[in-house]
Amino acid sequence: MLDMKLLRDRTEFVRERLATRNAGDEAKVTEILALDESRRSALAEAEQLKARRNSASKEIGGLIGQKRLEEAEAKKAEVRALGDRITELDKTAAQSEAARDALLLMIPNLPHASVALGKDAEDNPEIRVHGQKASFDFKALNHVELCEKLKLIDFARGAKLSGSGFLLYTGWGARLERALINFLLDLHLSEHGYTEVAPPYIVGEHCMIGVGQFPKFRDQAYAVQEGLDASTLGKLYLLPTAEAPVANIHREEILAEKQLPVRYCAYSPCFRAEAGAAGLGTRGMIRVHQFDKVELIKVVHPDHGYEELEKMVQNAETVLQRLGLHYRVINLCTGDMGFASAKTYDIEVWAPGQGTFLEVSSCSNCEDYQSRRMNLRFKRESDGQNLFPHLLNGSGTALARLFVALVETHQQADGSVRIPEPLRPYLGTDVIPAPTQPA
RNA sequence: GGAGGGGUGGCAGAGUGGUCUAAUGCGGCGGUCUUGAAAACCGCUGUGGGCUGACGCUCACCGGGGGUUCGAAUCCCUCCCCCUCCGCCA
Repeated sequence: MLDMKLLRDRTEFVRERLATRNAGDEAKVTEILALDESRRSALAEAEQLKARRNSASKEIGGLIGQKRLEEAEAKKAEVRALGDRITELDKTAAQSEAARDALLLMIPNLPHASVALGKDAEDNPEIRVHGQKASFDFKALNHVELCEKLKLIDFARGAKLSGSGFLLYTGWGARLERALINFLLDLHLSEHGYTEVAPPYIVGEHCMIGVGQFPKFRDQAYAVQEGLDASTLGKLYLLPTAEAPVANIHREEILAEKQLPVRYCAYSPCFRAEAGAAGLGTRGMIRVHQFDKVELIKVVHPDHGYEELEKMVQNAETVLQRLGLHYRVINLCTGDMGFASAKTYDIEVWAPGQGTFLEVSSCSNCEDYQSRRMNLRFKRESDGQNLFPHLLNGSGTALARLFVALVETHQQADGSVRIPEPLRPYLGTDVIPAPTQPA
């Protein structure tokens, strides 16, 4: 969430920055400030009264000690009235604070000054391109055709098991998925300096609030219920991304400055309800309810947030380079950026069979927006101050779409799929063989 | 699922209604002593909020929330978490 002090001291700046998102959030600022003012005035009065009550109570204790009971009783009656007023003021302050915070949680992060102004994805500037579109001297297939011919994925039975949007990987397909996961993890651990973590796949609501998924995007999550106990529904959720648990690892902690930067890498499946999303219900792997992802998370000193973001994007790009894939990096404009992010790079990989670029990674610096929400701080060594670190997250990368780009790009005239050299040790083959008999 | 025990500062651990401004120990930081170090001794050592130009003043926090009381770490209610044993189980 945003810093309340910033909202008070630089109100116009906050309004202007919010307005660049074109989401109308700047309109809520006035109400937040009013609630904050109400909170503070009630608090100031309540605390004065509490100070008086505290000293009076001490006197009462003294009087009782000296057996001056009548005086003590008189004093008690006097202080009792204070208590009622304090209760009232405390209530006002608490209500104002709760209302203020509820609004504050719905306000997105401020876009960084370097982010291009824009309305939607049309306005996202392209930062760089790597490689070029694959060309084929035979009739290239799309991933659905390839997966069916090579029996990598059984779309029909996936749907039979869990409905549309769920995949059943089979044979070489299942092995390829597993090989990719291991390849990605090993790459980031051994070459990019991340520490592997394996988080729970079901997380508490507070984790979802911490990273900014909730309260705004509650409708996109799968809620879990324990057995038949309906009262447990809404306490735990299937994770939409490993960011939810991993970014929260140090929530409510005060880290030592020398512990920074913290770099975590985690594999997890990701579950997304995708309520109302376009493209779901069609066959294929582009948009599904469950997909695998290797996620990168960093907790860094605010001075290094943006250089660490650049490194993170490069870490994700390395994946695509090693796999011989064509991609481009774009910078999300103010209107297209995610809720918690101050600056986001998307990496889109070329999928020849689709004839489009597919988003396989999104790397964001959320600055102190999430660390405020989860009250994660570090102690600055020079003066002992507790500061909010920058929290970064990035896909390194998402797997289903990577799978698509991989098989579509490296398909061969004979119907087989050539495996890029770095992946071969993981898959145990140079090539996913063409079917021996026509499907 | 059943029974029991617990949650207090960085850690350990006292405190069961009023100098708790939380004992004591350990750790950490600073100092004295020393050529240096150790030991010893002395001092300091949590978080957040509000008010203030500032020195500073003040409020809250003993797992979370609520209550009783002039006054709560302490009593009551409720939720969460941890531990032990039993049952079931990959």
